[in-house]
Amino acid sequence: MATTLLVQNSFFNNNNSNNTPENASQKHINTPKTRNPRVEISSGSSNYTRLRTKQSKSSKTVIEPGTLTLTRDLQSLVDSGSMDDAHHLFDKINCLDIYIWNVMIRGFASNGLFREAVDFYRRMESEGFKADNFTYPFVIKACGGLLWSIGGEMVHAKLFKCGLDWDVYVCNSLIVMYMKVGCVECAERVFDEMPVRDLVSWNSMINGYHIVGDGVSSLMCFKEMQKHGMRHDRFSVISSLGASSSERFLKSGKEIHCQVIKNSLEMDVMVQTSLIDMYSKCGIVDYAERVFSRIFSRNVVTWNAMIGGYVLNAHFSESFTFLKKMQEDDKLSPDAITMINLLPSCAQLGALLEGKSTHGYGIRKGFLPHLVFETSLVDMYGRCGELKMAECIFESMTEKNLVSWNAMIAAYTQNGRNKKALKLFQDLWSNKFHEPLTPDAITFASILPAYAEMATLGEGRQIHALITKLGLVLNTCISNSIVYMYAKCGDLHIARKLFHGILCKDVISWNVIIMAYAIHGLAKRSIQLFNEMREKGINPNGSTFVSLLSSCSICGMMDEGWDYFNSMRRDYGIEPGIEHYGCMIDLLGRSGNLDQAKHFIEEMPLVPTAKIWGSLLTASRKNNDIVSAEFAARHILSLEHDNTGCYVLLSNMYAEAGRWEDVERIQGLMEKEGLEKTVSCSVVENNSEAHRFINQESSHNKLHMIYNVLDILLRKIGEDVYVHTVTKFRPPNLLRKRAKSPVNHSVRLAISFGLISTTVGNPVLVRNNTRICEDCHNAAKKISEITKRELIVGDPKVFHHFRDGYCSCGDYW
DNA sequence: CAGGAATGTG
Repeated sequence: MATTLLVQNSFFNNNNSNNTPENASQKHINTPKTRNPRVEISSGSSNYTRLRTKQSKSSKTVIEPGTLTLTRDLQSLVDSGSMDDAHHLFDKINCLDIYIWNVMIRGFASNGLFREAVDFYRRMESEGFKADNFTYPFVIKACGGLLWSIGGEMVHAKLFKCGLDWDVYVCNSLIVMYMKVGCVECAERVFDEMPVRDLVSWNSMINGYHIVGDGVSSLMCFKEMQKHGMRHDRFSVISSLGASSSERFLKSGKEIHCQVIKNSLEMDVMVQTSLIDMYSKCGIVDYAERVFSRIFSRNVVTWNAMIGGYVLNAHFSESFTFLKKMQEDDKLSPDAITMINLLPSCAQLGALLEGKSTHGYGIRKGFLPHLVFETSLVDMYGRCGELKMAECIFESMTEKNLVSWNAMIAAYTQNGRNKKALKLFQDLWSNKFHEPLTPDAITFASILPAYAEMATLGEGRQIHALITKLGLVLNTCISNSIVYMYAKCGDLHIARKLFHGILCKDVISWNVIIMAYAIHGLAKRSIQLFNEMREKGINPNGSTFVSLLSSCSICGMMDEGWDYFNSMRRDYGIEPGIEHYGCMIDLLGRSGNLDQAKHFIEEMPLVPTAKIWGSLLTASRKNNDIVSAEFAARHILSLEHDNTGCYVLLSNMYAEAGRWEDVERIQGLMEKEGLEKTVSCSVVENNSEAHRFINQESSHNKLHMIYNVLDILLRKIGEDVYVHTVTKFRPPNLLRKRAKSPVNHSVRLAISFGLISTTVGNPVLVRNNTRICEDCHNAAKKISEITKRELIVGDPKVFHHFRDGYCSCGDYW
């Protein structure tokens, strides 16, 4: 791995000595200065100009303390960011005054050393100096930087005492601080009560609303400002463009673009960058390109915005083209944000190699550790199926936020590692290892698929309640996942009810409900819903057809299946993907035509995956065709040599055919691979308590009664002689198999327990982690008949509804 | 005898 990462990739040139980001940003600094110095003074950009003003060389051996020279030296140290040196010099000064203290506090605050700024302020006060109107803006900024709202409020309270609560600079700092800590009302109060408001006050409000995520108020404030006769500047425009982007308000974005032109701000590179971002986020990448093409001096940020725009609008290959252009045309080196922008492209294209070279480039350039970069890497590796790498990065991260956790949880669920996902989700809650984090919509969207696969109905209800409590149920994406979860947990009724309750149904809502009926074996309803969806004017997408074709294959609806398969390209312009072909192979397998299925695999334009061969394997098993099964298994194992299910299925087939030497051979192979057969487990709930059973269960507290019930049931359905007929021909070394006879399979135990612990009239719901075996399927049918109870048994793929001696699956699964 | 607040790409 390490070697792959360190391989120089053609995407990144880092030969040119002149293309460092440092040089790039200096180029950018020079631009505003040369253009019009006077305008720049009134509209700011002090950060940069300050850096380049008076570079009088400071010598630390200053002779006369307390003189003007000393103060100047201190200032230039502070301005160049050398706070350590400044601190040393400060300690040497004998006659301190408020001015010198202010220089130090400003130095800390503007260099991001907020803690130190506050400490210095405290020290100053304790030494008897009184803070003045210059001190407070720095201190308030430091409180904001620390997100320390209590400190900010304390300072605010002091201002009234010393009568500085009206100072424009002080109030502006308060607005920024309150917005930063998220206290919009406090910021609004300060703004409303200011006797005099200047441009900065308005701009701070506009930007403040934007950073708290209230783009609407930000844009309203921008308009309000003009009504008050206040002329906007580049700061106002940049912030309100940001607000337009985050709200995806193309119209207001365009209006601001007009203002930009009217006020001759269109040559400002920051404004141009904001415009690119706005147009990209509003989905008009051509406009963004047009703005981009007119920029004379582009910097890394501009390029990043453009590359990010391409990625956002799914122009993945353009994003890489622009990476090259950026390096060749403008001799600029990509920075960490370029990488972060590119990683989703790698993920979407499944371009693992590019992903790895992006990672490698980040390592070589020293961009790591970097919270966002690492999180994007976790996401990329997760999506590319490189779970180990994702895990490795996540675990090594020194700092993690909710987004990082979400990315790792999603990586697990996307790669079918549901147990790990659930474990991580639990760790997120228990704040043993980190600051408490409250899951958000993305967390739930990521974890719900794992709940769908693993949870009991009761656990499903719990997570649903939690989502409701956090006020996230109105989120369509989450509602969709909840509907699917209930269906997968066995409660189709609730799933349907919740589906109808979704206010803004999107195409995914429909896909989910169609799939819900599919897994419960109700294809007619699936098709009905598909028609209903079209009547409502919702355009189906590829996933809709996965749901629909699954439904047809689960229920064995041959003709309908082929009709939909042919129609998707012809009527909807949707090219069948690998999943669609998979459904069709299931369908062919069901009809028993294995040759046709094999032919179909050979003919299809996509490279068959292990899953495709898995469909053929299942079909071979159902049709008792060992030769086809071996053929499919060879393909599966060449792609996934650790596919436990494949070994087990083949071994079972050999066992049924009495080919014991082959059974042993497979067992040997599994041992060599270090694989163990999945322990079958059946879960049934009673009083919201999950009761888990394994084959030959021996630890349940009502074990005796359950076995008695099972005995009675088996006698009634005439299976009590079964044990001897099956096992008597087995060779001695496989006699231990005897214990594994289906009579004591977990499903039967769960059903028995379910029957005695639930009210008559309610169905018995059992969830299985493996497919139900044929013997148990037969037994369940008979049990449903003699007990007159509905039994619902879910396996990883479908739900069997046993009623009156029949199963909804039509005996094919 | 100086000094202060707000901005673009993740």
